[in-house]
Amino acid sequence: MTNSNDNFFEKVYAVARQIPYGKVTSYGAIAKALGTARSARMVGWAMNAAHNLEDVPAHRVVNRKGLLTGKHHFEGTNLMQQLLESEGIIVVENKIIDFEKHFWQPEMGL
DNA sequence: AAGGTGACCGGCC
DNA sequence: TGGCCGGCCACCT
Repeated sequence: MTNSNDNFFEKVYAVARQIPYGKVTSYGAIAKALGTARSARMVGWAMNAAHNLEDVPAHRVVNRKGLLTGKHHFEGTNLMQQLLESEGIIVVENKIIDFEKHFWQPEMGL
């Protein structure tokens, strides 16, 4: 982590912080909002460092299938799921129920 | 400088 | 939805 002021990471953090309570989004959606839809993987990488920041609700970010792929990187094994369920999001088998219903499209101009 | 890696995505079956 | 394959892009060693 040489510098946490990397533009790319900053942008990812900025968007992640915009995620409203009880809402979730996908890495690709964030990547697209940044203009780098192909760098969806990078978004996940950024989240890896972002999950250390309390300002970045990484638990609200899942893959396009609504699977809690990143829960493995959290402290416990069900912490991410716990947080999501606490926000009214139903999670079964590491998968978000009605993912599309809770889906939130990030916007840089917001 | 080059190569390896990854919390992905989209297409196809 | 799930599994498999290929591509893309920035980060790390």
